[in-house]
Amino acid sequence: MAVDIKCAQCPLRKTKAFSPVSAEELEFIQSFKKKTVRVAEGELVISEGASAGTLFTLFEGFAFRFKTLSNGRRQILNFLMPGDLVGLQESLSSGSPHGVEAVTEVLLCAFNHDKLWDLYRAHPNLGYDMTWLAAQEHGLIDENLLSVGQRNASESIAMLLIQHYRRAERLGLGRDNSVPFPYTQQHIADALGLSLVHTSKTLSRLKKMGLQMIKQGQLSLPNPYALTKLADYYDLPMKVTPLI
Amino acid sequence: MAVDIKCAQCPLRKTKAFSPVSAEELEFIQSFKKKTVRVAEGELVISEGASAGTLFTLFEGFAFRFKTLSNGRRQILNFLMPGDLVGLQESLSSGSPHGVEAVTEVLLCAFNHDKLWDLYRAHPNLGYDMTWLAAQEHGLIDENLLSVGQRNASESIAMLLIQHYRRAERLGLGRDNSVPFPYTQQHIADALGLSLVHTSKTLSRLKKMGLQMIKQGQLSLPNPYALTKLADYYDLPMKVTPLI
DNA sequence: CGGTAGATTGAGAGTCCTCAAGCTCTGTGG
DNA sequence: CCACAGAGCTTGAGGACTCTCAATCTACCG
Repeated sequence: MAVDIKCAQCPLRKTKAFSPVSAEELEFIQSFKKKTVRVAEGELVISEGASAGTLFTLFEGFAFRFKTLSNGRRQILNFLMPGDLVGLQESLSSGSPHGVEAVTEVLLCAFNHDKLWDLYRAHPNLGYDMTWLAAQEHGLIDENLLSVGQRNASESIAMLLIQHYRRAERLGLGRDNSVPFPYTQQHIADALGLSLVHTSKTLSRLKKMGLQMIKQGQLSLPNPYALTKLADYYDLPMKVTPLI
Repeated sequence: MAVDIKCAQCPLRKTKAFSPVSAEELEFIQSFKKKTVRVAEGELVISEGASAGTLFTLFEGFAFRFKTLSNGRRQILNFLMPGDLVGLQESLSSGSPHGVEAVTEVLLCAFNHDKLWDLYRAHPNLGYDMTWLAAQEHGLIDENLLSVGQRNASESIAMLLIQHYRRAERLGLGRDNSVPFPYTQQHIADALGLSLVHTSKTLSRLKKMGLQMIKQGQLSLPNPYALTKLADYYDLPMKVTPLI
């Protein structure tokens, strides 16, 4: 269990994927942190409509945000990876407009909602970072909306795979030209507004074309260039991100 | 021209739609404001890929954020109304990941990018508000993504109309059970990932069903209850929002 | 060795798309 | 004052992408 790790020894911070913080800020973050929470694979971190908002940072594992319609159809809004803030919207408004579900077993740092205010007051930098993180997720959803609205099945799946690969690799999760890929085809379908059947068929077409390989929960992209061309996706290299 | 209006006399603030600020905060906001910018109908406020980010608040008129694929297909990410922050993402990252276009003639309050930092440092409340506003737009896009991914044409158009009506009414723009609706069918189509033709056919079906009336740039919803049922949309009443 | 979650494959149906022609309304200029 | 042009909307027809239904297959687990 990594439950008792202190923020000063946080392994996430050591990955160089995140921007450095001062000693005082680190100390504040430690005091801001209430506890570590474990959520089992497939369980809810936050349920839709939950009233009391808790703010988390995803520490380990994979999760996603989603919304459900009353006919049961579910839209995955975006996938969450270590370092991502969870529950910011709930903390600000009242009532959670969306749910969060763990894909794998997940560890989260839960924060003292009461001290959120202190964060802005005592550490403007961290307040700024908070906005930064919100804007970053914002950008991810924009990209998803573009996919779902304007790309066809192959294109949007290509996009999803590239984006996942980039984000996971940035966190240092890459091994032998592959990254962990814990999602089922149903997850992909729900994220892109496709049916499971069509997702399956499209994935195997991409596989035959030599554009993707998913095996034993690992994703590799044998021809990233062709994939980016298919998805019509050209983004800048990823920058360091704040971590709270 | 409303160009010279002082923040203290800001007519937007008088609408009761926004949360009150202290005298010092108001003073800061005034000093934060660089100038008023006018953008003509159909012109760009921010172009895709623009490098230098300017932060605005939309003061008057209607606009939208969008992304374009190289094949020319365009996705409208969300519509912007008075009080909305424009360009936050650009201000934080470098390079604009999306464009912003004016639907009607538009007036914006342009801010001193240099003082953004001061805002967080000197006025934590406003920093908090900044995050709040980012999270609020976030919620809007979530809802759009749900529409585009999981709702069919009638449902997502219903959703769009309800949402527009609610937002416009909240700003005090309602008259005789109708609100301004400056969008063309092409805008609706681009926002929902539909073709113009299908949008037209679906809109006239909704009209025949007595669910919507758009005439001379005004939208009225004769049967809001049926429309919310169609869209499967049940939201809480809108709360006061920060205004910067 | 069943039982279950996830993936695959085939077939038919439906929503939505593209192409194309025509309509309405508004503003402009001869 | 009226014809013309352009933007936006409407309508019809055929086709494509994606969906639902359904059966089968594989892998993993108790």
